[in-house]
Amino acid sequence: MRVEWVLLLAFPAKAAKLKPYLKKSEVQSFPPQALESATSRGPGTAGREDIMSLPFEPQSGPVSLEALRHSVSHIMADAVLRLFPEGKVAIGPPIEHGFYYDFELPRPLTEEDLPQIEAKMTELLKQAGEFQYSRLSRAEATKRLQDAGQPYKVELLADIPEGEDITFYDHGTWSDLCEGPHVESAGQIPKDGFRLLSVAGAYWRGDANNAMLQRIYGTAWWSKKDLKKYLVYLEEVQARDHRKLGREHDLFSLHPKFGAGLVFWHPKLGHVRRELEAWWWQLHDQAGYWPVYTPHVAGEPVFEQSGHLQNYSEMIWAPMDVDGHPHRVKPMNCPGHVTIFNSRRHSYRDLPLRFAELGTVYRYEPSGTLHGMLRVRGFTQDDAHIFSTPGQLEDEIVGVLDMVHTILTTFGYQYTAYLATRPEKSLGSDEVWEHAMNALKAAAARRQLPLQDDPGGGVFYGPKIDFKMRDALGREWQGPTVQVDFNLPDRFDIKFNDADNELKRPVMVHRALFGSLERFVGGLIEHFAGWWPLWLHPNPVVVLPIGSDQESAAGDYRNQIAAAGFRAEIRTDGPLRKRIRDAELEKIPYMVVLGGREVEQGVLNLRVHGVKEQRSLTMADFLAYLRDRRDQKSLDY
RNA sequence: GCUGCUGUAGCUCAGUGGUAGAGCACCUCCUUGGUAAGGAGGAGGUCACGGGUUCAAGUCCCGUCAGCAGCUCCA
Repeated sequence: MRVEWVLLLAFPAKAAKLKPYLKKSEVQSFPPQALESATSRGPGTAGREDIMSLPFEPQSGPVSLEALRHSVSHIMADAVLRLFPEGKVAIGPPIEHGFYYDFELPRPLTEEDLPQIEAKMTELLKQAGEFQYSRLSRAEATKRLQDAGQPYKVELLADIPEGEDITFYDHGTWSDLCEGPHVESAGQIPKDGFRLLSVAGAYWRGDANNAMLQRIYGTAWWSKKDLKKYLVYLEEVQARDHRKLGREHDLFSLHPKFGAGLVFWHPKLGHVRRELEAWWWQLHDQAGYWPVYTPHVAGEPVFEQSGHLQNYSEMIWAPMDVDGHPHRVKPMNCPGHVTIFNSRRHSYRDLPLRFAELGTVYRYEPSGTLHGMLRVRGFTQDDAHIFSTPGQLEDEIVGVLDMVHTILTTFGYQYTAYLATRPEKSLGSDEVWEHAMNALKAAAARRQLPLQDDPGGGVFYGPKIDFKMRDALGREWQGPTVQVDFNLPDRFDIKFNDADNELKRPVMVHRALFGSLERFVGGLIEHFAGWWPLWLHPNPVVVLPIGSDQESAAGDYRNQIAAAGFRAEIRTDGPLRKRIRDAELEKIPYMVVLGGREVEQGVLNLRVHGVKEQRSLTMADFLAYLRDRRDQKSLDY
């Protein structure tokens, strides 16, 4: 296992120099022994170090950044109403990294309007003066807002409960019903620290039945430098957009002729997926899951029995007629798994039974929500269902937590777990909820996994733990989930014969680790941005013979690399400089250069992606190095 | 689904009512190059689709589809 690393370690890949995004103090403590490796490796993929430190929220101003952003949103509203005096204002809060304000305006805004609004804001900043706070009686406030012709504000005011303070914040000639807090004076707002970013529609009060207002998003910081840093961060986010990378690196495509929201996995991403799936099955074999395969289509009665048709009919693809009976493409794998369970009588000795399937499902997502690979209409869930006795539940959940940890840390994701408790509308007795909640909590405690609260966030059929993961850019993604289900066991009347010869109801657990392969891999594209770890990399090695004299030797080298299980491609198109450049742009980790010298000495010249210096080494050392990196699932090259 | 914007070559984009363009990619030839772009030539388009206005539509209008920014939704 120990190889001659010394030479190789002299040129760590670019990614290895990067600091992990999260500070140690912010990092999960679960399980402690795994923490060190997960954080010290970092996501292994980054671009620039300053970007990796985002999102940053410097608190260097006289008041909080939130107050600054809130104040800038007022200035913006003031500016917009000066340009559109008949406009109506709704709400304008600070949000993460910025703010927005909602308006009803006589004409639709476009992004071309933003510079003009910004110019007006700059002008207003000079005259705005103090931010004055005042408390008004309800009658005074109502009159003020009615006189101003601001019906949305009047509505907001009416919703403030009796007894609570009604406050206004004024600057210059602007007066706004608002809780604050704000900056003390406009002079505290840096005139080159804000930027308007986009316009979009937004429903009044977030309700799709209400009027659609126009929302302007902006960002604000205490200095031009911070603003710049944030804008660079936004550029990096754009550059990593999986749709853009998907085109540039030939990873996937979508085709309206086949249908919106249906993903085509191209060869390179197909390789990534196959490697992921192979590993996934390996983990599931180790954890005692059985593979199952269930039909993609089922007669409607199946989904009536499961309840999906009644509760989610608008999300299920339209029925197709088969021999006069309506059938549906499956939106879920669980009915199939339950059907397998129910196909024979089970003893308590059979339990727990763990069924796993990479099950492709179709859901009719609204057209406006489709988004590359991240929100689609056909996707493959890495689905599993565990049928256990109530007493086994806790152990089973611990098993899932371990798999979650293995998977997320392997990719360098930080994660947070949320315990979603009973919602108002829900099924099941207090006792079963209590039992399931306790099992979830106890399992988390056994793994020292801190649980954040998500009160009422459970599904109607049972409580769950959801995982949010943080990627290389510090963005949060919806991650794995483990859910206890009290509904399907009843609906399908599943039973096992217990030791006392009584028929009892098993507990059913749904869990997904990737969630959907499409979404997870789409996220990986953005997380790794082309820097796939070696074990997943579709093009890990290119062999570059310098001249045609080395071409036959190149074939030889390539075959040795391929025999070791790594894809390797020989490229002879054009001068070496061009081929090096192409390989660098494609983020190919290892460039094996062969000239007369190398062939003569039986060595190869290795250039690692992002590292200008090269080294000579033997094929045996190179392959040992590759195998080690692959087997460790290293995030660095 | 809703509001707004967009749809021109494989990609990125120019083209403001009068004969469809550029760069990259691709193909052919030349070049055999020692670590981030060697040179020349060529091919490639039903200007998303359907309808309308006009002597004339990539360009103006309407509709459909798809994409984009959000909103709502996501068992």
